[in-house]
Amino acid sequence: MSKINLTIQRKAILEVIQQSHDHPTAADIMERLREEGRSFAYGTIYNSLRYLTDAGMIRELKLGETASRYDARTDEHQHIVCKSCGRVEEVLTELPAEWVSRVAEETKFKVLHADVVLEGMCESCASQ
Amino acid sequence: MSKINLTIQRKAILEVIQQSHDHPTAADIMERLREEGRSFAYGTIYNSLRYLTDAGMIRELKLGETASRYDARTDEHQHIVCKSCGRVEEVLTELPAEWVSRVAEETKFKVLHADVVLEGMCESCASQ
DNA sequence: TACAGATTTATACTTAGTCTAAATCAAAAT
DNA sequence: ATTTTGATTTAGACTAAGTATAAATCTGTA
Repeated sequence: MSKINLTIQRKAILEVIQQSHDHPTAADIMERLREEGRSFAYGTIYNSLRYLTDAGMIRELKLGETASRYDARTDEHQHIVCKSCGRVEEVLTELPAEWVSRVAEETKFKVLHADVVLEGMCESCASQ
Repeated sequence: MSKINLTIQRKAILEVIQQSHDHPTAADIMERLREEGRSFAYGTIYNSLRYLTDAGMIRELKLGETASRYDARTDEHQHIVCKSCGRVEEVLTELPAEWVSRVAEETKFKVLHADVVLEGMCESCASQ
């Protein structure tokens, strides 16, 4: 029954993520807030990111880098990373359900969820 | 032309990984070596893991946990993690090439590689 | 207005890993 | 057999990302 409690800090952090299209890290978010003149305590950033993630308002992305990134798109989708410039983009083409069910058969797991990180070269890097 | 230089330390670390079937972390490997009475400097473990990874003798797995794991299987395959007990298993069912090429079309990336981490419940956890 | 619970803040701490400089080792050159 | 050279190991300092804690502050209800 817990209703959502969007404090000023949480709202500000959510807005930064919604306005960013590069999947910012916690450090990126802190920096952008500081630039806008509204900086919060270090721990508040992490607390809020967890709160927003748990509330389903953002998604935490673990793409194999050292820091987590955050994404305002919460619908089912995957990500692709450019090895050359580091750019992260959304992948909306859906993973075939048929493949997932074959994995379930192979492993005898009940599969809840699949996270795919593709690596490659983006168009602008490739053209150089 | 650099030939492979397997020092005593590197060989010991490689052996631990080859004999483990749970995808150990650096800390796990250190512990297992200590149990066998052959413990090396902290930094040597990390150095050697990087060396063996670069030499293609092991694979580093980033499964979204805090620490990397290491796998003696270097052939193309994916992983599935049990949310309940943490067990990590291999997934040999191949990702459809057709899906990957549709992603390449969608994103205009040249795709080099796809890493899938599935999450679910393993057979023994599910039966409880 | 006062209290209770939740949130923020500042700061200490933890974990996983990198960096550095000195010591050691191993193989080639003398 | 000894020296030199380059690679590796070691110990320990350092870094990055995130967690934990306790005091201060805020918010909303009695």
